[in-house]
Amino acid sequence: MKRKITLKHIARELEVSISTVSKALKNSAEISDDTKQKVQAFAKLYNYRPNNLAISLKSRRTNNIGVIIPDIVHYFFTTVFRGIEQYSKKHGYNVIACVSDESLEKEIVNMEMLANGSVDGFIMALSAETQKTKDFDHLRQIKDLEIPLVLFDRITDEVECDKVLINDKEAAFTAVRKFIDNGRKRIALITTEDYFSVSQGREAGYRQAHESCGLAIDEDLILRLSFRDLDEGDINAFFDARDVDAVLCVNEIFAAHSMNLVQQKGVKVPEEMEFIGFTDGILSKYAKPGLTSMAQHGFKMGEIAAKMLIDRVESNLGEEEEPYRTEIIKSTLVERGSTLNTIPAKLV
Amino acid sequence: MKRKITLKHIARELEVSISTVSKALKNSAEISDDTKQKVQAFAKLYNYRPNNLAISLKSRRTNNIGVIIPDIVHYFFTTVFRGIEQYSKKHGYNVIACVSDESLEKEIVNMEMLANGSVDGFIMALSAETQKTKDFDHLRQIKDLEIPLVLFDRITDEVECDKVLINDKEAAFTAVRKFIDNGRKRIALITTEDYFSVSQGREAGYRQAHESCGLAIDEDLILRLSFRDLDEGDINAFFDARDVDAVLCVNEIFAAHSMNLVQQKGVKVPEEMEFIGFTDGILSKYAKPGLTSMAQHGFKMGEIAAKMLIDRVESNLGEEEEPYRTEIIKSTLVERGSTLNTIPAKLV
DNA sequence: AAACATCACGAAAACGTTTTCGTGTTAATA
DNA sequence: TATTAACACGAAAACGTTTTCGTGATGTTT
Repeated sequence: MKRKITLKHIARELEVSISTVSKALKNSAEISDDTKQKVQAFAKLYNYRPNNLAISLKSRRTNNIGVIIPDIVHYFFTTVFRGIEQYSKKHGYNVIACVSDESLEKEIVNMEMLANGSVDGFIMALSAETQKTKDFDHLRQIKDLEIPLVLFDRITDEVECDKVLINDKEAAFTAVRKFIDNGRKRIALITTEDYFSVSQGREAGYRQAHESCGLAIDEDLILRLSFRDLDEGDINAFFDARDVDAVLCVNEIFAAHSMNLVQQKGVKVPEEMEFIGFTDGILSKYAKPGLTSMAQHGFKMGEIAAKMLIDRVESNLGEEEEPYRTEIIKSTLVERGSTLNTIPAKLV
Repeated sequence: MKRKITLKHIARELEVSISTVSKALKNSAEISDDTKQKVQAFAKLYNYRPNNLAISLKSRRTNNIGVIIPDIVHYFFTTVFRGIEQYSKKHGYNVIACVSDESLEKEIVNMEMLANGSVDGFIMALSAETQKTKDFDHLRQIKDLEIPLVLFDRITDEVECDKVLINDKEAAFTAVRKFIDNGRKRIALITTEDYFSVSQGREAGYRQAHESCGLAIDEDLILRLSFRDLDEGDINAFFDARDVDAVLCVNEIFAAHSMNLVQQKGVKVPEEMEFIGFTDGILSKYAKPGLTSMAQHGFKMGEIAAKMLIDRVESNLGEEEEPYRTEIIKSTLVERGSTLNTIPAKLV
């Protein structure tokens, strides 16, 4: 890499001091118009740009945000990331993106790499392993260093910080109520292992909806799949052995996949079996039939998370600490062809 | 943010000099075992971590890579990103991710933000606007600064640098030949506006496959869609007015979408019409029927791009410049239910 | 003419490292 | 005992900024 032009070069060339150059470029009143013009012209000519590292070192602010997500291939995380990136960029911050790959260790390594001056704060969704083992020491360390932290979606109550999530419980409630309103009685839930905070919330909503209608819950209708490799056999076996007339899935992959499998067996969707997924992503849109879905509004979630973090970073300079906040984004029902009595005209 | 512990603190506390502390922590032979032990123990106790910014400023190396992609919501870019991130992390680099949103201006702004010391090099795929306007000044500026640059997928011949792409032409050729081998004669091509480098390559392959079989090309069978908003009307009108028995699409969204639309009209896939898409992503996997696809191996592409960049960054210190390289990743055909004579047993 | 302001600029410290070079102390050699 | 080598460490410069404070040269007021 070529050596970039610095204040020192300009100073030497123009036979003034470094301080003068620095001030002239900032239009300081201390410097005469004459000198300012000369310096600015020279700087422009040689396309001078201040070195970010030096500024950061001096100011103890990097204008970088660390984002750690379990997985970037999934639509939901991607959209959140997009929201974070856009809001951050608009406010002069760059985003350093790390993927924890659902591993606690990678989460820790990533945090440590960034926590030593590379970043002004973190936005993250916890990895599966972190949620499973409930090991939050690394988060506490970040807090001890007084580095701002925002958790989204996959959160924990054991760490105090700003948080953004959707109303998982209510969303699942809404979905199941829709099934019940449509006359369904044998409603399956396809979910993950139960240590995920979101799955817990959604399962709670599933149960509450049943209770609110006096419908008994058949525990046998709850299928827990590994998030890593969803095995077709498991799903097929589940449906073969049970009488099911509606299915709520905690993500769109489970939904699209199981919907495909039952259709392959000749089950008619939505007439004989209705489906609702979570995450109104690209799969839901292009599934056949279109998948009714609880939209998570990832983009907005990302924007809000970024706003919370940046506000925190910038207020940190100022007055006393503000209390931590938890923002809830309302999930909304997007109706498509996998449920009945929905869009009257054409089923997308 | 709390003030982190520094060499100076340790030095003061232990009544030695900063240099001694620095050397002791690096296990320098200059320092007595006694002092080393003391310093290291103290550093460990107070959890000392060197400040990345200071090191970067000194060494003129950030260990950050700037990645600029047009869009992160699309499966292909996401996978490439994943490959970049994983390889980089493994080699001690962090990734700063920027989304150009298909806009030339955002591409420029992002580059300029990062080019002033935030990053050791860039990996990017050109935005739509950049490919359209052929304005590459920002890339040349980066080259002038001698900041390494790797282009992938969406490239240009007008800038010399390392590049990674798939064999677009051959891939399309393969796909179309498969149609022809299956007895298809009216093969449509659904592509984008023609300024995309990848679409150009794929169209060339489409044409060449026809020629190689003495099949005339009906220009009327080529549909060019805007990449921004794909209008159902356009697609429906296209199929209504034409006799088509096979469709090659330059991406999986076009493929999934048009396949859904023709099926809605009662066309049987694959019997009456076969489909092949590009990007073997999640949509291809869960479409109904499963979408036969030219896999782009994004993850591998990302890994290679990262390797090329890091090699360049690290060799930059050393001897004379190596010549620029262009790596071609072979696309492979993944057969599913949207084409005939494929997987004999069960059609996924 | 003396006292004071204002102006325009420079010196230097600071941010937190790394690294080169010098130096005082001790031990080994002649 | 005088010379040298090895050892263990410190001073200081450097990376590229920002910012405080000091100061000499003018211009303005009594």
